[in-house]
Amino acid sequence: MASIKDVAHHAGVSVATVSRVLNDHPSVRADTRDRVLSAVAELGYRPNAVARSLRTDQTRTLGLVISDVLNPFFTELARSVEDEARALGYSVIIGNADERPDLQDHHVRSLMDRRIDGLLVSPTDGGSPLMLDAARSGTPMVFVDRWIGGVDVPVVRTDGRGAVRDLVAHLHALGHRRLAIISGPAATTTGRERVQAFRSALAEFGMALPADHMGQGDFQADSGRRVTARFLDLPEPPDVIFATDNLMVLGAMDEIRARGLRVPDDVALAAFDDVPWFVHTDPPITAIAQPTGELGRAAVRALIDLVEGRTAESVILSARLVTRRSCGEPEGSKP
Amino acid sequence: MASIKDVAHHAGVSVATVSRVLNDHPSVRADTRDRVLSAVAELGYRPNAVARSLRTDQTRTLGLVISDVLNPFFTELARSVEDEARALGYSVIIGNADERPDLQDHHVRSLMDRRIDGLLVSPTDGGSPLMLDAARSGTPMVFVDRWIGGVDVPVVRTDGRGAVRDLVAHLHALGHRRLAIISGPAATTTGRERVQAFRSALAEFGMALPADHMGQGDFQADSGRRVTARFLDLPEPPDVIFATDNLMVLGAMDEIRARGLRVPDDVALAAFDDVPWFVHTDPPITAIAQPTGELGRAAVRALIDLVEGRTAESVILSARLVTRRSCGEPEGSKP
DNA sequence: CTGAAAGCGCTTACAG
DNA sequence: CTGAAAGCGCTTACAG
Repeated sequence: MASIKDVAHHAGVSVATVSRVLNDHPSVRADTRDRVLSAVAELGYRPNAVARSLRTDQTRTLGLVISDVLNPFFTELARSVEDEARALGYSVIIGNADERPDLQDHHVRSLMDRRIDGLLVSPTDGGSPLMLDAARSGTPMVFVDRWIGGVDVPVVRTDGRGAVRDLVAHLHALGHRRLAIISGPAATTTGRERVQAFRSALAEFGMALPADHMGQGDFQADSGRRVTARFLDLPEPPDVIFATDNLMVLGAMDEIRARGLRVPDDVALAAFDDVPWFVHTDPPITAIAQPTGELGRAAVRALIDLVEGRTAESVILSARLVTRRSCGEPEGSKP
Repeated sequence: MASIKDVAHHAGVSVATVSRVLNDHPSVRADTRDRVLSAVAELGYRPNAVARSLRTDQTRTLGLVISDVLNPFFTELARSVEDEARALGYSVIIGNADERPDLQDHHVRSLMDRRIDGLLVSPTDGGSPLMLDAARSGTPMVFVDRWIGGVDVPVVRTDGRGAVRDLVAHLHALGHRRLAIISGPAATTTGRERVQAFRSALAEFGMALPADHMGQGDFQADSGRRVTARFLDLPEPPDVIFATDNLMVLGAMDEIRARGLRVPDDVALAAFDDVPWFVHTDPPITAIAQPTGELGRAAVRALIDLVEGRTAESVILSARLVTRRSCGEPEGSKP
């Protein structure tokens, strides 16, 4: 692979001049510039980004550590992050933590070893020592979707409270009174917040959330199924199961089907996070939709502000309820 | 951030010795080694991977360029690629081409600028000059899923012919005679091969594939919907629509629903690629399942063989038919 | 067993 | 406007 030296030699100039041309430095004579450019073209020269990074101490790369790539919410988030980053001249390296704190640490470490310019993370847990260190080390960092308290890191997330309240109102209006929830890990903010929002909304409508109507999931399909089985084994099973992510609702549906029960006649179903195929399930699933694309883009903008020495503010967007037929509503209000 | 010099100073040794300890070089006295290690711990030192890469000319990083991250098939592929690479001591940087040749080129270029050790690609098109150059430049490269002819690059892919034949047999047995197909881009191997396999199987069962029963899609949901609309507008619409990927079948379903028609009573539906939620659609969708995880792992192993100077063979795995109810089969054969 | 030195491919102050 | 030189943080052949 041709190096800058080869180009310099080929064009009859010094490597400094080649570098200047490559970096659009103004003080290069037009004909020198042309000579360098044709040498570049002729040799098919491409600057070595590794060497450049070592010298300039910037990689123009962002790290993104997400909890689970297979979760369509995070896939979409990753996609919007990459799009916005690219538009702003950055690349992104994605690390998939698979909801495992140890893997998350692995990725954070590996990304920092590569000297990424900034780190976007949606933490799997409450914050490992490594993550906390990273947050305090001065590496530009932004939390997206989920966050960790006690560190000075901007957070870009969705406030689902309004939408959860709308969901509860919708369920109440349909006559449901025994509502159950499958929560995410208590170590995550989204795991806790969604339950809190649900509980407050229930209270507002004069309903309670007894302990046996709360099931601890881990944001993966299997846990949705397990918790649902427990709910359905209750002497008085709930009217509605609200799964707090799009994977657990799948597990819930599996269990309901396996027992030969029907949605919504036997149990109604709703989910946090909306995904394209919720329209195609039987029945279509009522869900709370996050502005995922905007979440990713806002997070990237905040992170790049930090990277480039500006200040960054936290951003809170709102979710909205998309009613379909899984809670018993008559056909009509399409998304 | 502490550098190797700081560690050397702290431990009272030369940077060469620190480097040796870090790289497990045998000829370091145990006590020297201990001293270095405690300096490393004390300073929280982490080697700069950028500097190391520049020096050793290897990044221990693989590039993966896929056609569409939002397509669950590719998401799963990316995940298995990352898992296997990590197990073998490599990181991976994913580039999402979004089915756009220009974006694909952008990622290939960017990845090569970063001097990744090897490139895994599932080409969006027939091969841009850049892609061809890359393939010939000596950068270790492996095609996965889709491939480009005329270059000496191992291919790790699925042969779907047997499964497509099984699908056609299944459809024929159910009494379907007018079968239609929504193909992918003709510039991709999977776009062409799936149609060929379908046509051969039809011939075997004495059925034809008239031009108006072939629709050109682009592997995205919208195109599935558009082609399905055309099929349904035919004076004699097909009995079955076979969408050659999991996104286009979604579009097909949308169009069928929008017209108030029912699957499989009015039109049957089948797809290439199986995804978890096909079990939950109404009705569950009959699909051809690829061994996606194994595909990704085999591709990584082949690529790393090349990277580490060994030879690599192409690998061909087989797909299998998973029958569900979307083609009219009575309940029974679950996946 | 350990150190001094060269060098990977760049960028950039400093001269001229 | 251009070049010579230093230096980013490492690794590694070469001495000793």
